[in-house]
Amino acid sequence: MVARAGSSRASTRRSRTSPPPVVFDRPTLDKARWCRRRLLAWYEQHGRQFPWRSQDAGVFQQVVAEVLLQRTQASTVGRFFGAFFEQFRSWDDIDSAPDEFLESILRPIGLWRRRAIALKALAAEMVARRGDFPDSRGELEILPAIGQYVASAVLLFAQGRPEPLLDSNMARVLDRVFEPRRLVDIRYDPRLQGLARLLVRSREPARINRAILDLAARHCGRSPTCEECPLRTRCNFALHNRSGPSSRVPQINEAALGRRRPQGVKD
DNA sequence: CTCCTGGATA
DNA sequence: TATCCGGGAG
Repeated sequence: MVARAGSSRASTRRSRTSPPPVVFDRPTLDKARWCRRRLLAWYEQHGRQFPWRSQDAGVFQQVVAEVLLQRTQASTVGRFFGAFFEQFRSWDDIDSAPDEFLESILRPIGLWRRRAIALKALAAEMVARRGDFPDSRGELEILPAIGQYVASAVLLFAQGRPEPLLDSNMARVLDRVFEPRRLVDIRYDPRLQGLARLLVRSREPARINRAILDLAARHCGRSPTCEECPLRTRCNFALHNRSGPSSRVPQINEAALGRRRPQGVKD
C-alpha cells in the first residue's frame, strides 16, 4: 500500500542528484538482468543477517542505522545496534536526550560528534513532522543527516522504490563487473549512478541492494576471492584475473580510483 | 598502514 | 571539488 501523495506535478525539479538520463545498450541491459538473477540466488544462501534488516526493524531503526553505518563497518554497527536502540526507541527519545549522553553512547563506533549533531537535528525535524518522511528525493536531501545515500535508503525502505544504495562497495563491484567509473567521487558520476539504478530495478530492490553489498563485503574487497563469486563468469576483473595459476593479483589500474591521501605523518 | 553501506563544510 | 570526522577491524 503505497500512498502516493500526488507529487507528480512538482516532480523533483533539480535535486542535487540528477534524474536518470543515462541510457544503456542491450548487452548492458541483458548483463544487468543476468547479474540480478545470480545475485538473488547467491543472496539466498550467503546473505548476511543484520538487526536493521530484520522484520522487527521499523523505519526509525532502519534510517538511524543508515546514519550509524556511514563510514563504519556493518559488523561494527551490528554489535552496537542493540545497545543503541535500547536507549533510543524513537525519534522523540533522541530529540529529548542530552547531547552529551547521545555522544557518550555513540563514542564506541567513532564519528560520534558529527553523528550526535546530525541525529539530533534529524530527530527534531522528524518529531516536528510526526515521524513521516517527505516522498521526494529533493525534499529528503534537504533534511539534516540525509544526503544522497540515506535519501535512497529512505525511498527504498519506507516507500519500496528501486533506489540503489550506492556506496564505495557497490561502486567497486560495478567497476569490476561492468565499466570502470569515470569520476573518482561516486556521488557525482551519473553513469555509475545510472548503472546502479539499473541493477536494482526489480520486484525486490531491497534484496538486490543487500545482495550487492554482501557480495562486495564477502568476495569483492580489495583482495577479491573471484573463485567463489557468482558473477565471476561475466566479470571483467575475474576474467583478467584467471589468466595465471598464481593466486596473487598483480594490479588492475585500480590504484587511480581509490583515493590516495598523502596523510602526512607529523612527528 | 587502509578501509569502513557519507555528509557537511569551505 | 577537497577535507574533515573517528574508532575499530583487517
